[in-house]
Amino acid sequence: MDSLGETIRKLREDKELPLRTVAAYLDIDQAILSKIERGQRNANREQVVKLADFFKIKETDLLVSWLSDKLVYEVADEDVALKALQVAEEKVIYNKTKRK
Amino acid sequence: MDSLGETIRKLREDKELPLRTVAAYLDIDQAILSKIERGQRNANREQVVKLADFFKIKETDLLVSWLSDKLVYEVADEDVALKALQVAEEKVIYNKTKRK
DNA sequence: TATATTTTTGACACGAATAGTCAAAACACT
DNA sequence: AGTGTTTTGACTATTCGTGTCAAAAATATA
Repeated sequence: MDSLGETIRKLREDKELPLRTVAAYLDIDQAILSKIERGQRNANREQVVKLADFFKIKETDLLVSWLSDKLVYEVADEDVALKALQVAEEKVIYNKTKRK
Repeated sequence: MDSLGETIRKLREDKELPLRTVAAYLDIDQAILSKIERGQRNANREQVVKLADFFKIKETDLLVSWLSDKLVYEVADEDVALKALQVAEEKVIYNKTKRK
């Protein structure tokens, strides 16, 4: 249930690595990584993939964490948030069968 | 299960109104409304509210349609789309109880 | 306490995406 | 052919995502 930021911060602290090291691997400034870990900035897809690679964890797990964060952000402060998510699910399922 | 665009196009055609009329109410160019109806452009929240008002339908219904469209768009071509939506639901529910 | 290291913050730059206007082309109907 | 409607695409303005940089704050260490 953790956000992407919380997840990667834990991973990094477990290994006692400074932001600098991971940021270098992602080829971004450590300031950005700091913000990503605290949920102030969004990572992009490429960075998520690199993070999974760096920490040797399943890429899809991290992608789910990242995507769901974005979705939550998108529906935030909408009363109809839950309903919209449920309808979106139906639409995705529908599209999957329908796709030519 | 209709998209927002399909919904409002049907409503407009039922009343046999030209794009011009509805676009004027929304205070946008009819070209944009044409694109919104065909899913080439996204409406913004304010426009959705106005559309519900114009067609005298429940605002929340149209908001759900609009938001879920945006969500579907956001997860499109991700293998983990469904999983992410489900996790997002859990997070929204979790946040709701947790919110101070 | 002093110093070194790490993290956080905020101002700034820049390119890409978004949101709109406008006019011409395409379409539909008599 | 003529009228009204819709679609298309070129163009512009504004917003937003993505990043740098340097200073401030926090943390660790001597």
